[in-house]
Amino acid sequence: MNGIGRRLRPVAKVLPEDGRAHNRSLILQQLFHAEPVSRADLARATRLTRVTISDLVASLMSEGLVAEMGVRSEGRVGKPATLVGIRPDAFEIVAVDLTDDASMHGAVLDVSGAVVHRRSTALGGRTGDDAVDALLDLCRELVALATCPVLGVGVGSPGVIDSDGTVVEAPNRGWYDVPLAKQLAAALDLPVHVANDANVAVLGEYTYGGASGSGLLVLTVGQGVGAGIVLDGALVQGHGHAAGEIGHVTAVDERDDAEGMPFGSAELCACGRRGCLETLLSVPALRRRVAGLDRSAADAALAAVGRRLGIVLAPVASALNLFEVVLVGPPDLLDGPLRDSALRTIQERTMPVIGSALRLRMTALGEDGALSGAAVLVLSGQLGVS
Amino acid sequence: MNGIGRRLRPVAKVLPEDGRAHNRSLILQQLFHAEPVSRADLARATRLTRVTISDLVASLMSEGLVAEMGVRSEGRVGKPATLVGIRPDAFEIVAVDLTDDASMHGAVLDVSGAVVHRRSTALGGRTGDDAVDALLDLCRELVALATCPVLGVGVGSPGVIDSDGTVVEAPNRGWYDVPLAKQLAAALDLPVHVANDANVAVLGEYTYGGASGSGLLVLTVGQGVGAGIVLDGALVQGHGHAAGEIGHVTAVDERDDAEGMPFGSAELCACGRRGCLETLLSVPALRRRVAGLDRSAADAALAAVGRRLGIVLAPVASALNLFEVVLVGPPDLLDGPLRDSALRTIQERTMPVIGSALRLRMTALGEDGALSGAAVLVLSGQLGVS
DNA sequence: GTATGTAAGGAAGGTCTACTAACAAATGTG
DNA sequence: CACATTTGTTAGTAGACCTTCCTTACATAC
Repeated sequence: MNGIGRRLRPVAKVLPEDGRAHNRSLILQQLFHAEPVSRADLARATRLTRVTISDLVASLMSEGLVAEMGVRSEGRVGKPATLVGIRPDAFEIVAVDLTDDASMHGAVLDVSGAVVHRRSTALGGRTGDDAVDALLDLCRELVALATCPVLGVGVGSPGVIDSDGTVVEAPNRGWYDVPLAKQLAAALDLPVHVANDANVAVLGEYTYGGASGSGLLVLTVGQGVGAGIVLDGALVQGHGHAAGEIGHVTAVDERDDAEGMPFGSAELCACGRRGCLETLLSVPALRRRVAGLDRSAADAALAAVGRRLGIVLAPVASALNLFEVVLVGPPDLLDGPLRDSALRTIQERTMPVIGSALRLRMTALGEDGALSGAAVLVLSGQLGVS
Repeated sequence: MNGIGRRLRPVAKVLPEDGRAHNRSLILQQLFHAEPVSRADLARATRLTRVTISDLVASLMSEGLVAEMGVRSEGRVGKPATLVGIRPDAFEIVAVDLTDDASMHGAVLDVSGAVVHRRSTALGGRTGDDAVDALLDLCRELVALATCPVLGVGVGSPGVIDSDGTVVEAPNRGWYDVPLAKQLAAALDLPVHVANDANVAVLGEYTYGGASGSGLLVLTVGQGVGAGIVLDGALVQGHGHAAGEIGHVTAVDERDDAEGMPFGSAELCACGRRGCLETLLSVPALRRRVAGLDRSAADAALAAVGRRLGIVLAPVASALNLFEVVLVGPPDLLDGPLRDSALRTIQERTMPVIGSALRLRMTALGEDGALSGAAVLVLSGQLGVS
């Protein structure tokens, strides 16, 4: 059992320098999650020797990423440890969230993932190249705001996006086969990482949301519904980079209509089909559904949607043995009868090993989840840290 | 983009020798799938230099795994290439399939994955330690039959099995927290790999079934129903090593009963709940359902089960952007109206990017799929080949 | 037949990576 | 105060892959 990620079919050669890069990431990973730590601690944690750790730390220090941060105060026997950590002013990260159809939300984040500056731009109906230009302007503005070197730019966008950051299709922005990461990187002269907004959300949750292990699904509920999945420590890409596109699974059958379900009917969806999950669970759909209802009627309507969600998620939770499902969206709609009902439904419809272990909670990251996730995209891409 | 499997959080150190082991696997992988190949071809394929390839091939030859297999005949300019390949008599593999409740099926397979010898043992109701002893005897018998060195022993067993080959729980065998791989390895003095039978099946399909890419789900239909999933080149383990346990997802609601569906009712399942997929789709359930029906009625019944299967699989196919779903089980039941209906249902219930690209077919491996998969377990564990 | 170009494979030497062994520095403990 | 303990460094070693150069063996053009 070596340290190289176990793949069924090894894909590319590994040079000693790749190993070193990996070990470097290992150190950064430690420092990223547990700040004040000595070289000897790192050696114990990584099982590399102290000599190798010193060497790697020295190169990280010469790059300006890491610095010595004083001496350990606790009185223990032996020579006192000199602590090292990631420099708080080593870099900043520019992150942009394109989930919203009306405007683009950007931010500058510091090393710890906290938002330092915010800027937004109204999209004003711009699509295609115009939207790219607007995004580029926003990025330039944010880069200019940074007071430390910018590690990179992370973008979360709706649509199908491949691993190179090319937007295969994002109908709402009018992007088809747009090499967005490449274009932005060339224009900004910075590393740029682009990924699907739901995938970005799951990255943020995985890194900053206190997710304790693998088997995490994040469901983002906004204009549409999307999902991102982390399994066995890796983001699920899918065969056509479309993993997580769960908004257009049928969740209401024609038949359900006749049963007097509390749904109007299997509603027509923007995608042209009927009864998609998105016709129930998107924020506009939910608002429409509860509009004008009194509290208990609204709760019942939300619980009914939760049940439909649970029915859709139960097979996924079973097949993947998920540990945790996290909801991102308006708490007033999601965090109540809808969530309770969804969890209950999943538990009813899966075997106990799956369902009873499963947790279903709201995101711990609030509004900035997408921005944090876009930052993780950069951290993970540039430093191998998450 | 280095060759080390991209994980979000790097886990263990990588030494130069780990890189070499990885590159060694890379060569074996090439030889495994495209037999007669020159060192120069390997260099081009792996992007390692010819020097390094020669060095690695030399050590593989000294281990007896690889041998020179003559000279390339096709007339091309330049010095003729000396071909190298995996020695057909380099090793054999012992594989055991424990899916069947009545008896254990074992085999000796050669390098190419073909069955050379077969042996079975009736289980005769033995469980717990007795079942382990019977398995051990079968393994000993098979090892004795091998005429080449035995690379290792692979076992596919029902139940929840962790990555060390410890059976967490396998109720049908009476195994709870049995370190099966460890016990067998100690008794046989050979490398032993144990995994869930559905996971073994997906490995077999991935390697020998002509699966062209990632995003593969194999559904095994026998006494029970299970699934194994390969995503992005890796087997999905799940948070509690229970990924693929899809047999006990609810597939029939109480309500469906009242609708005059062609199902008796949400039947009671062995797991104590009602309406599990297994109560529809297991071989006994299917046989019971079609017993005594004429052709068109039987077809309708099978199509109805297929529809229910499609409803369960649609969310999974969407969430994971699956490329292919493969059915393992009796073709007379599965490969007809059931399969057609399931595929149609999935396509109806997912967006076109997902559904229209998805393929749903029967396994290409027939009866020996599980044995081939157990062999892949050994190949992948010992040589990094699949 | 001879010269030329191309490709395969091997040998020599260099760089990089991480290891082991040994040591100096700084502290707590008996 | 002597000694054990822990930290971090220095020096030397083994391994892994690279670049460069060489020989061998063939096809093709003249």
